[in-house]
Parts: sequence; structure tokens; C-alpha cells
Amino acid sequence: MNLQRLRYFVAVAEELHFGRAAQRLHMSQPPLSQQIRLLERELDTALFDRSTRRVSLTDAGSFLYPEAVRLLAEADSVDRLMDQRRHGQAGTLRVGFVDSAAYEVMPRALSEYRRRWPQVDYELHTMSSDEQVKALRAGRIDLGIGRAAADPERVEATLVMQ
Amino acid sequence: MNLQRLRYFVAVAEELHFGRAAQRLHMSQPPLSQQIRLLERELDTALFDRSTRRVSLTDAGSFLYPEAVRLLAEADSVDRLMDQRRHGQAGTLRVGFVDSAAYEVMPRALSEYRRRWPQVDYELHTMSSDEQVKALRAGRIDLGIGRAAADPERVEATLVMQ
DNA sequence: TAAAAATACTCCATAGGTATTTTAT
DNA sequence: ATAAAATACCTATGGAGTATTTTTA
Repeated sequence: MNLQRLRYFVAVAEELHFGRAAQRLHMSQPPLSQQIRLLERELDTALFDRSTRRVSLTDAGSFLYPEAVRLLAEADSVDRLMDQRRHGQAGTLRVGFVDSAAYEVMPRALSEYRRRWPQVDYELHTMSSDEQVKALRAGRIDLGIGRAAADPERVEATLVMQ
Repeated sequence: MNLQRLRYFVAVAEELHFGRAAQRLHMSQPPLSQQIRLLERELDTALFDRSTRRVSLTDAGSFLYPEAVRLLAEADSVDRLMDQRRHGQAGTLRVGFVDSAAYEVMPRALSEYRRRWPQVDYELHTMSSDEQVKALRAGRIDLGIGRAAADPERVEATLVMQ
């Protein structure tokens, strides 16, 4: 199975016209005909009934069409997810926070965060400010919300609330 | 996205060793390394941390792995379905059902079904009603038998038993 | 007879091979 | 010192192009 050929199949199934499908795929008609033939041979099944005047789906073609659309959509979704990850819009954010932040800071921050980055999951860990610094250093969390004065070495800090 | 490369990725992810993965894929090691590099470039993301002594998945690789396995399984399932069709089974009906239907509803339905459509094969999958709705939407099953009230969006429901 | 698919061929990109080098333990 | 990945280079398969022929409404 080959996603490229499946895309070709879907284009022809939707256009029911090799010339127009080829245009839509930005290629010429003969290689498209060939690829469809190869797909048919691979599956050992006719997918289209064709004359020079009329192209129509066979039963097998009608069966394959929604499956192909679905599979292609899922493949695209994998691509998209990887892309989002790469751009920091997906993944898991590990947060450490002190108990006292649980009542005001965290709820506000989390709802705003989810609004802006809906694809990102998060883990919440309660820990003291000192533990947060250690966990940050060790790479066990990505972000800490605590009371500690910033430790100057390799921990970046921002004032959130006073 | 290209299923071939994804298969290569899965092999390396499972072996964590380019040489063994290449063997398993019946190819030599250098082109496998190349294809993995090309996949990484295509996704613009490192999938493996590698030294000459140790290969391990990056976060992105760990994320991709189950997605890849799933996508490949679905592609294979499309192949299999087409193959079954071709062999004169008019098709396959994929049914999801809740365990509680196993005692009365399913046996009756199946024997009647087989009587009326002897050419059609079926696959049975036990799953909760919620999972059935998801699976229907995703096109992994054709029919669900559950207790759920019908989800109004794009799921058609009929009362079978009360 | 004309629109459209199939066929015939050419070309080039790329997947895969072998030989070798680099690297880290 | 050695196992294993990377690199360099080569080959050949096959995907895509153009030109042409065949087919049928």
C-alpha cells in the first residue's frame, strides 16, 4: 500500500475523469493512468470501469474510496501532529507548584494556558520551591511556580504575583 | 508521509539498532540510516539519539512510534479488506458490541445475518458504547451494538431491544 | 469525428547496494 | 580494539514527462 497512489485513486474517484484528476494533481494524464493500473494490479482488483467516454467506480472502487479517504486523513493528521510538536504546540508540560499556589495562581494560569495551547497536555506536581529548583535542574519539570527567590545559576525566574 | 519510511522507523524503534533493524527489513544498514535521516529531515525533527554504541528514541520519536504503528496497521487492514473482497466474500462487516449483548442480542443477530448474507464475513470487537461511537466515527467499525443513547452528530441509531 | 483513455518511449530522481571511514566505549 | 553508525559512491528501478494511437459515443 502506498499513500501516493491512494491519493491518485481518490482524485480520479472524485473527478471520474483522468484528465481533470491529473490537472488537479499537477501532473499529466498518462502517468496517472499508469499509476491507477499499477494500483489495480497491486490489489488485483479493477477499481474503475472505463471507456474513453465514461469513468465510473466498480464495487471494489466504491468500497475502497472511503477507506482511502480515511487513511489519508489519518496520515495527514500524523504529519500535522508532528509539525505541531515541533513548533511547541503539543507535547507535555511538566509543572511543579507549591500548595499555596493551588488556590489562585494555578487555576487562572491553567485555563489561560489550555485556551492558548489546546494540544499541550500537562502534568502537575506539588513540591516545595527548593524541590522545584532541583527538579528543573534535573529536567524532571519544565516550569515551577513557587515562592523562592530565583536561584541565579541556570534558573530563569519571572515575578507572577506579589 | 510515506508508509515505507514509517515501517523503517518502526523497525529501528523496536530494535534500537540499525544493523538488526536492517536485517529484519531484509536490506543493508546504510540505506536504512539514510531513510531514517530523510524521514527526520522531512519531519524536521530528530527521532533517535544515536552514538555508535547506543540508539534511543527522542521524545518526538516516542511520540511518533505508536502513531506509526497504528497507521501501518490501518493501512494493512485496508489491504486485507480489499483482499478478502477479491476472494468472493462480498465484504466484511466490522461490528463492535458491549459485553452484555453477547448473551442474547448477538447470537440471534448473527445467525439471522449469516442466513441472509452468507457471502459476508464479519469481525467482532467488544468495546464500550463510547468506544463504539469513536470507532464508528473513525471508520474502524461499520456497526455498533451498545447501550448508549445515540450521539446525535453523525451517528444513526436504531432501538434493537428494550 | 472528436474527446479521452491507453500505449510507447525517454529521462531522471531516488531507493538500495558495496566499500570505507568515523566514532565512542 | 572493536562494534556500529555515517559517509561516499554507484546502479537500476520506476515515476513522470511527451508524442502518438486507439476507442467509443
